[in-house]
Amino acid sequence: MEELARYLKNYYHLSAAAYDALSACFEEKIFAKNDYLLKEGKICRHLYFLKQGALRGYYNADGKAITHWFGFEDNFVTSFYSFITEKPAVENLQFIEGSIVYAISKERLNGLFNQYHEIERLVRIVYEQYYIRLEERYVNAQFKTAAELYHNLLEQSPHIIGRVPLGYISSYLGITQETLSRIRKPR
Amino acid sequence: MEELARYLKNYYHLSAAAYDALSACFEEKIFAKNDYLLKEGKICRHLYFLKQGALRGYYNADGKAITHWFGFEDNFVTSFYSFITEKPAVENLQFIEGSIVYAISKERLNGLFNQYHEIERLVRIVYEQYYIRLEERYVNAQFKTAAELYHNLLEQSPHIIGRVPLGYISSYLGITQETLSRIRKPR
DNA sequence: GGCGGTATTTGATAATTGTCAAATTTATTG
DNA sequence: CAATAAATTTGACAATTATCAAATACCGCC
Repeated sequence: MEELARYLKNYYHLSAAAYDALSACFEEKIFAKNDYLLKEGKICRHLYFLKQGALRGYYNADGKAITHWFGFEDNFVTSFYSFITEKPAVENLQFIEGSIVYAISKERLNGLFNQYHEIERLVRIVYEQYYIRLEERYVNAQFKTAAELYHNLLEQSPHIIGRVPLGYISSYLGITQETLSRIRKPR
Repeated sequence: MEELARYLKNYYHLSAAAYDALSACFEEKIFAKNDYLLKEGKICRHLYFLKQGALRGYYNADGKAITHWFGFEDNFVTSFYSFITEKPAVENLQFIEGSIVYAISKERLNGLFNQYHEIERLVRIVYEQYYIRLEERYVNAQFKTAAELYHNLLEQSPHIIGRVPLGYISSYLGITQETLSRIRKPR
């Protein structure tokens, strides 16, 4: 776990003591591709650090799965809505690659918040980052045509394309698979 | 300011000491309708508590002002993107009613974070709430037709309609003013 | 290498929403 | 209470994207 230690210390300026306390609460879990981290209807009571792999969040709408979010290694992930509100999740979190996560319960995390101000700060920063990304996506979705959305994604998040089935990407962009296919076509 | 004290203490469980420190940093400002709290290109270095009134955030896209957000009394407001990243804002914050705000600089806020863990917690909770709201809007925007968006807004946020010009609402919903007008029409 | 299933592409058509221009209603102000 | 400006509605039409159905490409696996 040394790598993680370095990462958290550098990226979030976590002290050794706070890191030790945090990592002592982590439970390592291994998942296969297509496994679920969370199913809709369940309350998400954990924050996860995705050590390796990738996952998606998707909603079921009219029997169709609509992917609205991707998570990749070295990020904190959870169903923020459910985790924050403690209401049942309306989304599913499914691994799209074999993955390793470190889980920490909200209960334990709240305990750490009280002991280590820095850890609450870390989580504040995680929220900030997610807020920013969500806002960017929201603004893009409202202002851009389907083609622009795709080309922006190509530019800004090339790691997503090629690693994720196009059907997931199309719903992520808010368009149908057919429209995405046509956009990708050499014109 | 007693009202504010009660509000923050009840809503965010702020101690008297932390509240005093926070409110001591507040600068009261009064704005007229159509005044700007922030113009695009400027870095937003303050968090604001909107004591009274209402404002909107809008982007300029193709010469058109697209409202993407509303803020009402008793909420913390800012240009989160700019405030968090310390990059120039791409949006404008404009009052849509005469308003009173209490301003606190990011610098002072960071100072308070170090003195009062509770205040950092308060801000974390503010971010949580904004995240949740943004996610709801994002999901709505992707899944709903224009008519559904409007009727949802009518149900969930009736205070917005009637208090805000329809042109702002239409762009908030991601549709044109004409489309909104047709949706509102008795069919 | 061939099989079966999934993912992606293609085609034809329909639905939704946007655009532009103008009319009308509503609000503001001297 | 005009007079003017601003906000909202209406109409005709175009563009974009969705839908449905089917074809093709791709992949893991025996």
